[in-house]
Amino acid sequence: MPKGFGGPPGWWARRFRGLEHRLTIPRQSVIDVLSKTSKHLSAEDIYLEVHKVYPMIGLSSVYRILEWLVQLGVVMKFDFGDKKARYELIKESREEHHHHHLVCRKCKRVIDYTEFINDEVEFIKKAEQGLSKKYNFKIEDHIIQFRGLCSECKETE
Amino acid sequence: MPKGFGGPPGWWARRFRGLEHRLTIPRQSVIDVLSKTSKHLSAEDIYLEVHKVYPMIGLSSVYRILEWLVQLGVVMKFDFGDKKARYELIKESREEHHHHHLVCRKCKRVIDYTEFINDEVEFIKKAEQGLSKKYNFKIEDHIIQFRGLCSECKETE
DNA sequence: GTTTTTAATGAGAATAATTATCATTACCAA
DNA sequence: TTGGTAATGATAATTATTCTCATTAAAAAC
Repeated sequence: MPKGFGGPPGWWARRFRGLEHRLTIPRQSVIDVLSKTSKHLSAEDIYLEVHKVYPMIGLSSVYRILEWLVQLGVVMKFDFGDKKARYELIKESREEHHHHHLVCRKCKRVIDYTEFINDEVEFIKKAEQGLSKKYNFKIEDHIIQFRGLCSECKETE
Repeated sequence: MPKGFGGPPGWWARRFRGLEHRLTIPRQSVIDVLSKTSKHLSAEDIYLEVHKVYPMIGLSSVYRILEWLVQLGVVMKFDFGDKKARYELIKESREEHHHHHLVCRKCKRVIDYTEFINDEVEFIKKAEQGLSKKYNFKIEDHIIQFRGLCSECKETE
C-alpha cells in the first residue's frame, strides 16, 4: 500500500461492494485522487497525482481505469472545449456538492455552481420520467452546462 | 457560386448583417450544409458535404470556419464521447426544433428530443439570471444532456 | 500451500482528430 | 489600378487517447 494512501474503506467503497471487480492499488489510487479534489482533473493530472504516491503507475492504466469507472457510473467524463477530457466523481443530486458548470468559451475556465438544485431536481425528474419512457432510454445521468464569457474575458471582448 | 447552392439570403443571413465578416463561398457553403441537416455532423462530414458542391474546399478551412461560427455564437460544438466534435446551428429556445440530446454511453448514439421545453425555459431563465449575476458571467448558451443506455444497448448489458 | 487460470498492469507504438504554418488567392478600399 | 488585408488550401506538426503485448498480480482450483 503506497504511503499516504487512505486505504480501501473509503466512503466510495460501497459502490463497489458486491461487484466482481478487483479493487487493485492502481484503481484505488485513482479513485483516491478523485475523491480528494474538487478540481477538474485531466487523465494526465491524475496520472501525476497518483505517481506521487505510487510511482510505477502507467499512464495507459490511468486511462483504462478512468474508462472503467465511467462505465461503472462512478465517474463522469467532461469536455470543456480545451481538448482534454476531465473527470469527476459523481455526486448524486441529493448529495452535497452536487454541481454543474459554467464554461468560458474563450479561456475555457470552469466555474462550479451549486445553486438552483431544487428547481433543477424538479425539472430533471419530470423530464427524465417522460423521456426514458418515450424513447425507451435508461437515463443514468445528466449534464447541464452554461457556456459564455467569464468576468475577465467579458472585458477584453 | 457552386451548383446546388442556396445562395446567401438564407434565413440565417440576418445573423451576419452589420458584422464586419466576409461571407465567402466556403463560409456560406458550410453554413448551408449545417442549415439543411438535422444530423450531428463532424468536421469531416461537413467537409465531404461541402466538397460535393465546392470541390476545392480544404479540410482546414472547414475547421477554421466552424471555430469562427462557434465564436460568433451561430454554431454549437458538441462532444458525444466518440472522439470527434459535432456541430449544429443554434436554434433559440423559442424556435422550432430547439432540442437537446440523449446520449448512449455504449454505442454513442444520439437522440434529439424537443419535449419539456416550456419547463426547461422556465428553469433555465431563472438559473441564468441568478448565475450570471452572482458569478459575473455572460451566459450565451446552455447544454442539457441526458446520458445512459439506448433501447438496444439496454438489452445487451 | 502449490498450481492453474484469469484479469490487470506498464511500456511503448500506433492512431486520428485537430491545429499551426505558410505561400497563394480573393476581396475591399483608396 | 493598386495596395493592403483577410481568407483559403495544402501540408506538416501536435497531442490526447487507444492499442498491443509481454509481464505481473490476484483469485480459484486443487
